[in-house]
Amino acid sequence: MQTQTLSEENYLKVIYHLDKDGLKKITPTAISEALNNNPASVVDMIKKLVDKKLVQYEKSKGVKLTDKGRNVAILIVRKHRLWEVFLHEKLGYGWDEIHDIAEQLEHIQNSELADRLERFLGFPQYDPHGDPIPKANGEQAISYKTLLAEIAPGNTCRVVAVKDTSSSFLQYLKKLDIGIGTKITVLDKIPFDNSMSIAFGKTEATTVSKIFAENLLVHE
Amino acid sequence: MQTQTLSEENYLKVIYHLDKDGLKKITPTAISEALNNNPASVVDMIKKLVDKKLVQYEKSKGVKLTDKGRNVAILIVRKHRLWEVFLHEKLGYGWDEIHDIAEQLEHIQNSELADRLERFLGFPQYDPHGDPIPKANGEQAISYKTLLAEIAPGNTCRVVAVKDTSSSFLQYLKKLDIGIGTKITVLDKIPFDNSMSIAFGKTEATTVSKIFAENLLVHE
DNA sequence: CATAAAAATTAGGCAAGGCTAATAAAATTT
DNA sequence: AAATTTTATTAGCCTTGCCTAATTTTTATG
Repeated sequence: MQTQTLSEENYLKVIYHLDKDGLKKITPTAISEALNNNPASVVDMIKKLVDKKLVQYEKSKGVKLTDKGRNVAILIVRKHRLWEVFLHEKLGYGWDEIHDIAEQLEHIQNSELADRLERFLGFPQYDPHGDPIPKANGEQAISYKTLLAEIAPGNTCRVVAVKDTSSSFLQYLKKLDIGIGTKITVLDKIPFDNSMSIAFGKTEATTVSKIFAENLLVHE
Repeated sequence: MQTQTLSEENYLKVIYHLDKDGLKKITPTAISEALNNNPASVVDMIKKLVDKKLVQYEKSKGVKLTDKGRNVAILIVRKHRLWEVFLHEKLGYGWDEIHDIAEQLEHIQNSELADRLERFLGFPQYDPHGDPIPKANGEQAISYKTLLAEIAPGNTCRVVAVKDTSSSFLQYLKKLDIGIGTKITVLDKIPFDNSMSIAFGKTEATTVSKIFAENLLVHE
């Protein structure tokens, strides 16, 4: 079982993420946009991945991971999310700081590492962003992430991530004292402008805009 | 403050280790032997490191780390040893499995990582091989590692590492039931062949050869 | 000191992964 | 269907790090 280069791993991961729904065609351009590089580079790499039997490629159907390629990708995602849990829970990093570090840690190679880390962390199901952590056999829980906007009045949810990561939004959240883990109860939805009235922490009722509610990811 | 490539970091680390005593001249050949590559490659890299002001180079004096280069090297060693503690104590890896993984982890870039890891681990002074962990300010405890051969009769010490890592030696140790942490009391030294009589665990007295005693590193 | 041996350096190349510019092929529009 | 626009692909080049095969330069030795 040969290993992959760092670059190959990054391609596999991006292809895996682009394939989320399995519906849309994964084109060289889509990959180049995700990796922020040139389509020509992507075409080169696709050839290498095809040679290594990690992906299949037909211009008509786009790129598809082979089983082998998917397993590699899932293991990378598994390591990424486990390391995120470690960074957040054990080292105390904020949920906005962990991604870039996990992006490096996910490439550490050792056959037992993911399993040992998982055990050490107590077999977490979700990472600090609410994304499910694939198990050793590749299975993975369903993501329960939804938009705050989709929570029905009367229900309570827990903040797991933000969609918009602009500092203006993050600062607003800070001012409200809403962070990862904050429990929010939806009190009411105003049909007129789709704003909602919510309660959380010591705040008994505040109104937030539609845009706000569409950028906060929660876990029911 | 620019960062270094993986390869540059490895050169700095090797130069730092070769400089242990600060006495012998660090030549391109010595570096190439440590890195297992070609002297010509080393000459190329020395030029890059000189340009980046990480090392100084004069054919007469050999390579010397600048303060800047030394700081980078010490941070790598710090991260390496902290990760070794993590792998051993938290993930339960054996002391012979951690080096290769730490070799990868030491290159993870994040300004707070070493400090947070150090705090999480409870400010360990030594790694699982008995090597001192540099502090954030670059200071470092003295290594107490010595050869079993140098322990005087009547003294007790603790095994921290092996010098010879051949499987024949490791198997012999396993058979004797000596591992990292085993406490050994030196009972007697036989001047004739420099063998020694030692006690450890349930073994009340065994004789080991000079070669044996010169390959076991202990901490007094 | 002259010579042999060892070490350092230079020159020229190679593979990985990127990039730009040019061309070919698809997909859309009209 | 033809024309236009968008994508994909090819060709050629660059940088990083490494290599081999000369060619100096040092260092040791007779």
